[in-house]
Amino acid sequence: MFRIGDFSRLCLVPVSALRYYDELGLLKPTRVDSATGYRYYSASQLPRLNRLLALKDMGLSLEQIARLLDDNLTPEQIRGMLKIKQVELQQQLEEGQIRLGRIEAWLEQFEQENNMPDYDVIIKKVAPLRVAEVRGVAPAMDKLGPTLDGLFDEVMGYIARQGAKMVEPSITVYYDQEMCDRDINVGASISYEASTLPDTDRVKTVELPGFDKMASVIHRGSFATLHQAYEAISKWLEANGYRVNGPSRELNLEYERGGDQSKFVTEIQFPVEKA
Amino acid sequence: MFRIGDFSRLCLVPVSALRYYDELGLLKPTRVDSATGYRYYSASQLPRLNRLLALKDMGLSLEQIARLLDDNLTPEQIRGMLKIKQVELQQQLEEGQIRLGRIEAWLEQFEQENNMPDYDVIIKKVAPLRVAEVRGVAPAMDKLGPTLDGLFDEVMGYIARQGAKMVEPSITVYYDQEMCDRDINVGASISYEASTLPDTDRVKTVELPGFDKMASVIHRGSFATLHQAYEAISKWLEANGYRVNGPSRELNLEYERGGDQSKFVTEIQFPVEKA
DNA sequence: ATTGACTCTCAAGCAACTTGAGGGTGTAGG
DNA sequence: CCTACACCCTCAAGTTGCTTGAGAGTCAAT
Repeated sequence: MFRIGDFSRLCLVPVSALRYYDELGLLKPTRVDSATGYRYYSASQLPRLNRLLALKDMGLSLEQIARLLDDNLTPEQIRGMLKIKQVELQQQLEEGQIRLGRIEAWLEQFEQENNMPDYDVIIKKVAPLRVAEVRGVAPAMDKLGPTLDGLFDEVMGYIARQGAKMVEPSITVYYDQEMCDRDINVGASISYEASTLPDTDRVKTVELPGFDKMASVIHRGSFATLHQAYEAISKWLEANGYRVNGPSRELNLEYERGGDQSKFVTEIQFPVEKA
Repeated sequence: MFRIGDFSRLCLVPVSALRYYDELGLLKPTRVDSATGYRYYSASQLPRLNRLLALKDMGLSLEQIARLLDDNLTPEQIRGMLKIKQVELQQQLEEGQIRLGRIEAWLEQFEQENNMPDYDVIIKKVAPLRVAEVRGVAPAMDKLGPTLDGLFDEVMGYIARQGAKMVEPSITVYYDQEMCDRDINVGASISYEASTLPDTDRVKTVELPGFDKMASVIHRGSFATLHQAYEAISKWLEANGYRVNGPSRELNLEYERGGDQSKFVTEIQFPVEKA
């Protein structure tokens, strides 16, 4: 019979942890002096404690361990729990790899510019969104602004005529597979609040698909410098091993036609997959 | 200006998290209505939030992020923080690999025996230990018991004559590089409580070295079945890619000469390194 | 009898939020 | 103008696997 301190030295588990395991019922002392409350452990409890530690080392929670140790589960159930844990662990490892890649890419960029990067790319999941959209083609890059203005006027007018309510933000979708600077296929989309709206020749209601992995970057200021954001996101995607797998979008989070361009906020989104 | 719910939909961060970031001072709303307490955010706060999320994705704590965002650290300091985090992450990944290996080994064993393994191997760190030791050679496996009994008698007698106090448990050290079944080099060691004890011809005070990685397994019951524990630990070490790099030990955690063998508890320890 | 090492039982703290209770706001429809 | 109803607020407590600390009792030796 060992007192808790001696047992702790024996198994190299802190006294506080032993008391905690007692409280959870994971490892009750063989005997507890009812007068003093002192816990007494015996060496024959070490196998159980070791199994506990082994399972903990595999990443199981104490609650799961309790079930493994006490409820007499069938071997099949136990195998199942471990298999699940295995998959979980593998996912965690992959995430860790991704994290590490991110940090490396950041450090690299840091070396180049010797300062914090101006743009931060994050990956998020976006839900599908029902919008009213007008498509059009801008003959050249420098006609893109006016073209879009026209398209958005059409959508906004249409939604207003239907008596529906526009929902921020307005979204530009770039449907070209490759970046080209002439004959750019774009869609001007605005989300609305209404059950169904009839399509017209020009305006269609479509569902912008959702994506599990959407790379996103925020640009603040004039559209004239938007290309910097595009450069940043492209570089990042390459460095982190992602590939674009769908049409990109621009969300006008803060925008007013003819307003102060320095106040504009635009989000650029690229649906991506791991290369 | 967005209310918290709209802003939350925009950036895909839960409302509760936004409130939490406000509380920590990580992302204060642009305006808080002093009458109602309503938080109002603007789109121009998204870059900061995105940087926050990007850093969080790299595994930094919110406290670290706060320092990165607010205290204007030199680029060098920032680089340093990320480098440290990088190393941390790499270590975590390695640990994860090890965990995964453990779980796989367990599952494999499970397939073979179709039940939970009888022995759980754990890796722990043991500190150096000052002991009094007598070395001897057992001519053959079946003489090991009596040989050790004699050696332990010598050590115990010596310690008693010196007026020192024995400290549990008694330890057998196996000094042979390879397992052989004749002429086995063993040491019978017992830790004691005293500043210094003089060496004699037979009894030496030595320091059993500490090891960062000690593979340990607990055997319960007669010494006759101890080989099963050895088999289990050997298999485990092979499956998990460890190599023995020092003399093994047996710790008699529960033992009484001539006592009920079924009550014995013995710990087997192998110092190891990753192969 | 006293010292010093040990033990006990709470309670609180860590990180990064989430959940819920209890109560005030904002606005659209009747 | 009143009433839903969705939204917002604050504050407290829960999550995991313990650790740390306060305040008090216990054990063995001197």
